[in-house]
Amino acid sequence: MTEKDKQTEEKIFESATEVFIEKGMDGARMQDIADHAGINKSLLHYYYRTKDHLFNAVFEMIAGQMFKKFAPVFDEKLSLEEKIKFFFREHITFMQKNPGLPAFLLNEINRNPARIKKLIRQIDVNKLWLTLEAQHKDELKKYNITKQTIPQLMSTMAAISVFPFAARGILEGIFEKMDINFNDYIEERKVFAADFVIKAIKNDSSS
Amino acid sequence: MTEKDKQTEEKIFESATEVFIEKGMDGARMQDIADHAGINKSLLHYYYRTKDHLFNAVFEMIAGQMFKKFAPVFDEKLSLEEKIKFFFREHITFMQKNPGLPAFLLNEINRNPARIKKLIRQIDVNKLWLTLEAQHKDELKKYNITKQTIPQLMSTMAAISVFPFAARGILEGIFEKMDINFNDYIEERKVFAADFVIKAIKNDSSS
DNA sequence: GTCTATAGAAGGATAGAC
DNA sequence: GTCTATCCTTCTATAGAC
Repeated sequence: MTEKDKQTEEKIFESATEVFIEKGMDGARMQDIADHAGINKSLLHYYYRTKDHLFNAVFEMIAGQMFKKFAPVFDEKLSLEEKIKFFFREHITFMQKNPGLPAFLLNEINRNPARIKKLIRQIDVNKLWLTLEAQHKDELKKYNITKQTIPQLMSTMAAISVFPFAARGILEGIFEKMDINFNDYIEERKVFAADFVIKAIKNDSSS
Repeated sequence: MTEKDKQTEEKIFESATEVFIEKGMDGARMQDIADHAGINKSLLHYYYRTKDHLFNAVFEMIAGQMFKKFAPVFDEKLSLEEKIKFFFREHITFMQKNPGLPAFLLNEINRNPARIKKLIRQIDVNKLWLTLEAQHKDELKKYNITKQTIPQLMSTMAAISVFPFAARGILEGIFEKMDINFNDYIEERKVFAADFVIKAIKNDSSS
């Protein structure tokens, strides 16, 4: 009984996740989700009451997964350069396995910014900076990285990592004529991205 | 008569552009567009037959505008470094004036990749590379930029430029607690981005 | 060209039987 | 917990008057 409940609820959640990622909140149909889960439409409402409830559950799960991937950067006992390499390798590999997430998140966030801000408020940004500073005091000084330059640097790293997946359609269109395979490009990017950022910050110290 | 036609058709197109950017194809309602244009819903169908036609017209215009901003990079008689500075300054300034475009485009492209691929096929990517090579042969060699590394480099530049606008909701959420203003961050980024890329490619030559 | 009225279909949500 | 049947609203699209 409770076992079967769990199965159905999970099946609904998984189906909803797939459909919402593919079609977005506005484009997704409750019928699609029910069909995908192989159950009746009414059951969706039985478990999640409204489409909005169901969507929110899915959205929070996905946003959480995405942000969790940033956490190790503040934990791992690695040098700053190693952390940059670690970040790109892990984050890009994660998106490789979930290529629909970036575009889904960016779109839904834009459609309803309040939703993500609620989640972000739970993060203690200041504490993260203090952690980073404590762990890498010398390196940060060496590379001329300060609390003031962190936003530009971090958003640049996120951009380099996330953008190819968000703009996949454009890139594939361009790569078509150059005989470049998107997957090869992504594989290459794990190393390229880290090298690029490290070269940029290294050079900063000599300026 | 023909004057009034033009006025109405233009008013519809402009209203559709605004509404589609804000709500997306799936979220936009023909009624919203009609209200926004101060006309009757039937007129939308009179001029554009279906919602799909209207959307396509808007989409192609916006995609065209966005890509046009890349063109000067291949025309202007500037050094490679100056071109990089020029690109970021111009592209970011354009998005500053049209902050909704990046998210709109990325989303709709993802929702229907075929739409953008049709437009991209009209671009002669190979010719662009030859132009660049002819104009900057020495600099490309000096910076170790080849036809093979161009995709990673160009997509990185696009990423750095576009991502902040596509992820605006997230960034604003984070910046909230750091007392950073999004507009200040963007203004700063015009220079930061160019410096960052130039430092990265400069350092490459010494490796 | 522009409007009113309405067709026709689709979608979210609920009632009620089992 | 799960299904069928159905309500009610919303939305695109068209017919037809002016």
